[in-house]
Amino acid sequence: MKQEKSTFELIYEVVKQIPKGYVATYGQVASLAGSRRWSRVVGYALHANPDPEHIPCHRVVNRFGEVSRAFAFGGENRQVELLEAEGVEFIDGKVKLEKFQWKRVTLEMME
DNA sequence: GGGGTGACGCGTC
DNA sequence: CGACGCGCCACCC
Repeated sequence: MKQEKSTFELIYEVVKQIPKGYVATYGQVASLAGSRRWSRVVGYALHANPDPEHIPCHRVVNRFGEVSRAFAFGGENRQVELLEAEGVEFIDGKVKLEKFQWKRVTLEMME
């Protein structure tokens, strides 16, 4: 029997692919995982986060580059510190998506 | 099976 | 990116 990858699985796969020093938005992950409409599911999937060691949920932010408020597995500020440690710059508590958003910058770099 | 919830996105005001 | 509402999907009880 083929075990179809559940939506969560797909989402986790995408999140794991986020390179260090970059971040992706929920919509970005949802879109790569399948459908942009899964944005909510993405949040839920990360909430479940069965494998935080390989799932850098801290690299996932909303479309404004702002970290989730419900983030509390060590403090909301914790996520910001982790990203800064990877080289991601923040402005007013928000990450510079135009410079650190995964893929978006990658594509521009290849230009 | 039904109902409520949620780490969101987007359109609209 | 101020606030409000709807939609969309998956999970838990």
